[in-house]
Amino acid sequence: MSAHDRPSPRVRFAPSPTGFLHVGSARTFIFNWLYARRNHGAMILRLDDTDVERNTDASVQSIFEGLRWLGLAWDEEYKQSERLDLHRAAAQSIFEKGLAYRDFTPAHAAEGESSSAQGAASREGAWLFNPGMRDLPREESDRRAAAGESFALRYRVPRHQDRILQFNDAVYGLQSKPADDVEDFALLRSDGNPTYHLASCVDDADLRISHIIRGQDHLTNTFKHLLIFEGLNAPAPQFAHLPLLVAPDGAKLSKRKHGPVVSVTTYRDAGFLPQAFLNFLCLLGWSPKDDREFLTTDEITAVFTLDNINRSNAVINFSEQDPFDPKAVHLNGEHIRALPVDQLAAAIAPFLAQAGFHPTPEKLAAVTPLIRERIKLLGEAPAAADFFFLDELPAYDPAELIPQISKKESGDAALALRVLTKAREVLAHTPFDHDSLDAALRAAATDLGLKPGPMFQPIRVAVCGRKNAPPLFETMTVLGRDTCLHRIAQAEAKLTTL
RNA sequence: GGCGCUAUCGUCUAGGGGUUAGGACGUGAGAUUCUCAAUCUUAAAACACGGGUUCGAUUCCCGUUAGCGCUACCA
Repeated sequence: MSAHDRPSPRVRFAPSPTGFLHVGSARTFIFNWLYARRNHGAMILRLDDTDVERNTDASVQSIFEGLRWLGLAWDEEYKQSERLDLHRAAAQSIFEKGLAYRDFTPAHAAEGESSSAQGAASREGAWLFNPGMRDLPREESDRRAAAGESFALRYRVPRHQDRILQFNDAVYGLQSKPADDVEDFALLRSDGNPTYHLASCVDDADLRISHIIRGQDHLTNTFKHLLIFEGLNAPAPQFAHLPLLVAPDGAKLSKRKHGPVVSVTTYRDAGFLPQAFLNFLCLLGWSPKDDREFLTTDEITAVFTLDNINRSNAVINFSEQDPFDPKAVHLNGEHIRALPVDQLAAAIAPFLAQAGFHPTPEKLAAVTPLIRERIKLLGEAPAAADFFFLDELPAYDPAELIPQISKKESGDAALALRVLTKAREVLAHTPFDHDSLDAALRAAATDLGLKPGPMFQPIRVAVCGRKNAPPLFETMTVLGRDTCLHRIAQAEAKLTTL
């Protein structure tokens, strides 16, 4: 098959701006983007903003903010609300073909009455349509419309028993359903505005979307969409439905129920790298089928196919204690370690700034390699590196300075003091580079009859203010002699008052 | 209620008529090490249930159950 037989695909991401950018939406966007890139097609962003009641500007901003952070560009952009004329014209055309009818039943009034009123004659399928309205003669319909009576426009779903609707979903396979099981859904609301189904299909047809890749919650709706495309005389695109992302309780993610963890910006603000977040999201419902899990965006693009997508919902694992899926955090740690130091430094800088630290580029470049293996989220950087930037160490328990000599034997304050005093003497004239410090301090330990461990612990606590920190010699090198000597002297003072 | 989709370790997944059912995260143990981390080794941990088909089903078919989705003049 030549390139001419296969026009390049056009895919779209069509969020409705009724909230922030949701992780599930982000994944849908990513899968569309991957498909477009993989197949050299076009990625289209369309804001499906037909629900005037619920749309907000803040939401539009949040969506753009989230997508910008992901760093995946799109090629074309549209706003559904600017295409209303097209939708209404399409509705008119479907109506003229006799494929739709006016339903004058007042909105929200149709609720309970049909079931009891119709009796046995209507089968139990009264929900399918409103028989009185579906069969209303055209003249009467026109007269009532002309008189200003408001109506919704409904699709006249074919009712011959043998009419089967079907399509081949790229993920779920052949889907088919008797048209008889599809209700006469609305195309136009009584205020004249298009419904989601109409607007979406009209735009998909007009924008010549070739592949609709979207959440599985639309799988059943697709039968309606097939009917609309048919009414539009447009070929139906290829469909690919994605398994849903759900919360640990199995329910679909909602802000009200699950809080800010469903928003993309929460991940950004906690210090996820966009490529790590993307890596994680792709692994939910898709797999490269080999045992790789750490993948760059390019690597994913290279092997991404629709038929490697699963059919069952994926749980995104989080809790109050652990707001992020442990696997997402782990992958982020891997991506952090994979990043060149200068890029990591640049990524960390804003998080340090937020904590009030504004190191020089040189110092930042020196500190970054010391913490890169110790953080899994960029947001952990300030806490991991504070002592590099603080003039005065935060208060710590002087007891921390007392070294553990062996598993069961603990030293005392006198020992700690001897260590620190010795260290201060040695450090006063040792060159501040890794190897010199290493040699000098180990020799000092031998002098005191100590193993390296018990020797280094008091120094580490004195210099960093805590027991757990990056390797000692590198740390001291970055801190410099003056700071180290000063902090050791302070520690000695703490010990004498103990 | 109707219609539809789904079902492998706690979670994400690979696999597929005959396998020690593989990997990853997390958890436990160990190694390494100046602490922590990183790294390496290792352990525990799964085919929802019931019927078929078959010499043989976790795998194919049917049913049950469970979960989810749709069933709006929301998207």
